[in-house]
Amino acid sequence: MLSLTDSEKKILDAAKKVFEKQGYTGARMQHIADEAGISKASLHYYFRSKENLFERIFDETMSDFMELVSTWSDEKEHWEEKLRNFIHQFFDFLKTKSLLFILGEINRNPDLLLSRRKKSKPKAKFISYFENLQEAGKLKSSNMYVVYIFMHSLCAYPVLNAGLFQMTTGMNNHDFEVFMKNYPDTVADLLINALKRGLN
Amino acid sequence: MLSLTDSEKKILDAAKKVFEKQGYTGARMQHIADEAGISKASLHYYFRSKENLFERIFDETMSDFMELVSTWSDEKEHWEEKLRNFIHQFFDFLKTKSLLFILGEINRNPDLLLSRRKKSKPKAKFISYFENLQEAGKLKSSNMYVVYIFMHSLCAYPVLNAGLFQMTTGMNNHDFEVFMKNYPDTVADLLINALKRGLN
DNA sequence: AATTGGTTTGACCAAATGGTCAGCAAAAGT
DNA sequence: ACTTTTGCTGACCATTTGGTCAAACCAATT
Repeated sequence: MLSLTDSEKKILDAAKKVFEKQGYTGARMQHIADEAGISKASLHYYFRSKENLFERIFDETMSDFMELVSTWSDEKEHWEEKLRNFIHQFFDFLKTKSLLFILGEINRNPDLLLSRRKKSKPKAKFISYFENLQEAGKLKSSNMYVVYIFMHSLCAYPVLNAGLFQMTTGMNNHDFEVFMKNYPDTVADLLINALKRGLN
Repeated sequence: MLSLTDSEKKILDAAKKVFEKQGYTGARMQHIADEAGISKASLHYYFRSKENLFERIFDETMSDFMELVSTWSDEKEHWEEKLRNFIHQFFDFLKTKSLLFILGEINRNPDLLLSRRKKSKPKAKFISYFENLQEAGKLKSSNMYVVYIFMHSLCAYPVLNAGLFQMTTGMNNHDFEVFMKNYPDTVADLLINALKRGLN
């Protein structure tokens, strides 16, 4: 766990901001340097290349995500509350946009995942958690792959396209904020209901 | 309704392909020319600039999308079948990726929508259709903005991240194809059920 | 055969972009 | 005080990229 200097943090924050908004190919090193308030040469002094900078952000984000996903291991809470809590945390994490950024890049270049594939498969924990409940008779029969994809879609897409949804629905800022604030619970309610009812 | 020459069609297809995969900034004119089997100079002969080429694709895709959305006007079918049919059509349209591409670009540059905003608001038709049913007492009370966003998310995100989902769930090609084939009905079932039950 | 109009391209250009480097400034040792 | 290490930058470089253009090509028309 190597600690970062202030300059490195400042640069990484700036880089995240620019990468997330412009994508990898759209991001400009000069723009990142400006955002961090340093020269382009300094930027290269700290992170040799654009690709290197990207890798740092990629690994950092992936690591944070894995940590979030790992919460599906401990079995203390009731599954309903566990799911609701996870959705809230997942939603907060998505709002930082960094996960959506790297998922977009993986989409363009799947090798990013294949080459760095850690042993951890994010789906395994979620799906096996609910499949276990199901086999124990505590849940109606459902295709847990569907539940997994539903949850991801319902959480990620509205964050990804928040601006677009606000425009196309014509909501004003206040209404939209209220909407987004309640949204995680709305998703949780739907999924809990679907799991109780059974889903295929 | 101006007809396109073979060359123009060939170029537009190639451009869509490259734009959809690489994004606007990532797409290279040379790459598009190669994909169309012509020289870069020829590409510029037909479509003066990269931006011009993008605008053509943008407008064409938006137009197709508006046509799809307009089906919420005629009131012949029962709402359940209407919704199910729409989801199937929407899903097929999404699979061409062109809509997802332009939505992504709008996300990066909202002016794209603001400047070309046609009077037609895509949300209006969907939402007012179901709000009318609701007021007529044929549906439990629901926040139709939620339903609208749920439908979009459930349809779009799995198409956008199909490759990623296949990898992270570890499904093989065959299983995944079957899954995707059944998926639109799964979404339809969920939304119909939610609408019957009421959703907030 | 010659002319005309549209089509195609290799060669080229200017600007943008990722990256390097010698050198300066400011701490940090000694 | 001096040397050394570290942080930082302006100027510069090589390559990429969108875009241009004169010349060649090719069918249809005269």
